[in-house]
Amino acid sequence: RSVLKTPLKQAATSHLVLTEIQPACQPLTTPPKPKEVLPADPWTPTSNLKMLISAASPEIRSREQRRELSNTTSEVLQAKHCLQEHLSGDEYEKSQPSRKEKSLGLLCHKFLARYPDYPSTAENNYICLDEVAEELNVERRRIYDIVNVLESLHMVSRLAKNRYAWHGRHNLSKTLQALKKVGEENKYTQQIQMIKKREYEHEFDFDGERQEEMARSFGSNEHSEMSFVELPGMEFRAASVNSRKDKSLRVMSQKFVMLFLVSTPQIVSLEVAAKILIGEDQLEDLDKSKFKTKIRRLYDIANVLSSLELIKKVHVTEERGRKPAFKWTGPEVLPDIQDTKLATTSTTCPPPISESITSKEQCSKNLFPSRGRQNFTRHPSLIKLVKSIENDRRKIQSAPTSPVKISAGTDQNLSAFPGKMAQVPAIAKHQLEGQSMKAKEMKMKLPRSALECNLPSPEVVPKPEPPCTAAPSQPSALTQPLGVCSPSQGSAPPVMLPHTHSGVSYAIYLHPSQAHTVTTYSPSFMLQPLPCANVTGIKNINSKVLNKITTEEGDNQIAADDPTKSLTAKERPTIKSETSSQRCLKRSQALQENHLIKRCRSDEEGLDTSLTFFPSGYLIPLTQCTHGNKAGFSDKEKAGICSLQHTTYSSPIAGVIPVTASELKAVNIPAFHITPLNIMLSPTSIAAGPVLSNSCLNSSNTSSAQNPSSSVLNFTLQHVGLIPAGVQVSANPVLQQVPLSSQPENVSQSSENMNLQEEKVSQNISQLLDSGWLSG
DNA sequence: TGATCCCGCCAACGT
DNA sequence: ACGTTGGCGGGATCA
Repeated sequence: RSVLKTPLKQAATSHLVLTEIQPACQPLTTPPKPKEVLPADPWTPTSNLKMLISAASPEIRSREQRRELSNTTSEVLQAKHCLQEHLSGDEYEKSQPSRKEKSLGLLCHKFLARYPDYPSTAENNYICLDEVAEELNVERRRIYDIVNVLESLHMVSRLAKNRYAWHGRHNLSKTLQALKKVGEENKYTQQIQMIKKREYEHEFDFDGERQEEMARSFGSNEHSEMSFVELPGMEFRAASVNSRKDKSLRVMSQKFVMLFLVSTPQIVSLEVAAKILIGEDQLEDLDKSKFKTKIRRLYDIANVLSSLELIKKVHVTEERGRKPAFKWTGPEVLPDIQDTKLATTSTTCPPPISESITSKEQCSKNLFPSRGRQNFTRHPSLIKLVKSIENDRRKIQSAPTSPVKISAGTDQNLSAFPGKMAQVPAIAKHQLEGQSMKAKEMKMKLPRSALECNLPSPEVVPKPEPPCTAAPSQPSALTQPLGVCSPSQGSAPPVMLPHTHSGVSYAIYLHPSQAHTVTTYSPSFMLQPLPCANVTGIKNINSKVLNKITTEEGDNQIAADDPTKSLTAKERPTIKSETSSQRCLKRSQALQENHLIKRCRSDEEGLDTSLTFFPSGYLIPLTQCTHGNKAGFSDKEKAGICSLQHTTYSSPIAGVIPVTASELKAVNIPAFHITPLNIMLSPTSIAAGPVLSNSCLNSSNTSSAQNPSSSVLNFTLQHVGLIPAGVQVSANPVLQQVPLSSQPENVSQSSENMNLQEEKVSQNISQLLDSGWLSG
């Protein structure tokens, strides 16, 4: 299968959209980077120009940019001439590469010019890094920079070694929603405020250090670090791709984007961004070098985002002077939409067609991951497992046909134009919102009720509410031309539905490091967050305040740009639809299979309230887990996946986790536990969780460790906000079930179902344990 | 000069 | 052992 692996150029040419470009003259050896290739190379200036032109959108490009382009162009031409004619000594050198020409931004434009914004579903929009590097005549290293950022937006996803799949902007709106949500959860707005405040303060007294420390303390709490936010469609892949280490560009990029999405003026200065990002990573020292490095990276990211026209550079004038900053010029992010969409989609859901495989996948998706909502954090070790699984999957999938991209198509329809979409469904949305709101409120206020709801829902549960209420209504049709759901999406939507506000599902993986961090803070940290969790309201308030500040600070000037956009109202995700639960039910029914059940639960959980704070690692859309399968999957793999998912979702883990996190030290349980917590996000889900967790726990030997005490768990969870205040989960599986479970039966079922998977999971866990962290 | 940020060393990983 | 990824920061360019 792996035919793909090394994508040689040959192939490349064929697939690429562009194709034309150049004759491959050189020895392509993939890897060998042709370092300084003289201008003479392959890429024809013309082609570049073309690309550039096409790339540059009319207005968006600021004049400066235009200038650049023109310059570039001219330069290119010149270079060309030189080349063509003959290179005469030095001159050509000069002409060659002005720094600008080599800029990442320009390169990114070229890169983007190669692919359509909204690629048709399945086309082979796949990207071969080597090819691209060659064609664009740059070192591969640079391509990585671009791709990493694109990946953070889910515009591309990695398929395999050297290969990426191009999704274009189909997933963009979803991604942004998810990012916004996470950003809110992380209280980024507040963090920004704090930083700004400090700055002011600093102005007075220099004593920056002190302040920093303060900041740290503050920040530390807030800094949650989330690693990577994944979308439902592309989760795993990404996960695999990003190994633990990838905490940088990809994640940084997402965080950076989040800052824009949660800022009212939508203007973010590099300085602030850098500070926040640094804070998250390591609160410790803010040394200059680190700061500087961060800034450098941010420039890299900003260049790519600028090329995508998501942001544009501006200068904020403050008392101190001008500071470089960027303003969001991308689409507004409407939290609600997704829900609607999802709902809609879900409606559509009925298995799409396509082929067995596709349908299968979808189904599975529905079943399993369904809803996407499940979020969870992953411990590194888990990640490993996941990776291996993924890899397998990948291999399997790798086949050309790989449907992989699935999601893209679908999404696009849906998400592509959030605004529009939103409008259409608006009404429905409202309705939903209302419902969701109610639900939310209920949850918030009446945890118990929430619990009840949750519990039941997961399993059997026919919740009182109208399941898809909104969903049916509409739009889905619009969005998705294909009756069938696009694989990814189709499946996804259903999944997503459950989620609350944003509806975006995502999973967060924790980094080991993070885990530590968390641990460290835990006490204080946890506390703070808690409130937040529910906090949407609070957030809003904060945000307002922040905004003011921001404005004052000077961003304003820029702000002037377009104050218009005020997102304020939207900020809150509040919306959520319970539909999800219903869906779950449906799905579950349909599937009945064990897995499904679990998933449902998780879905339910999905409420977004989530915990914001946690340091998370990676967000993954659960939904997909499934998709990998297809024919390709071996049962084993599936099982593995399932298990993972279960783990993830399954409350058990989650339940455990929270506790762990807070008490990791004591327990010695690694991040692993924590991870689940993240997942826990939705309070609702929590209820469901416990049951599963039990199984999981049991399976895992860790149990002892985990078992901390149910009280601890509860405490943790509550604080975290995962669980509604009133609710309690027992660490102990048994116990947990009791309280929550309204449906013991279900539980049992689930557990049964789980068994197989559990085994796997347990195996995995054991492996993990073996690996060592569990030493304690 | 400060803002940008290219370049490519080299480590972490994967195979 | 070798190839792929990509963190990182020196130092060149630009404004």
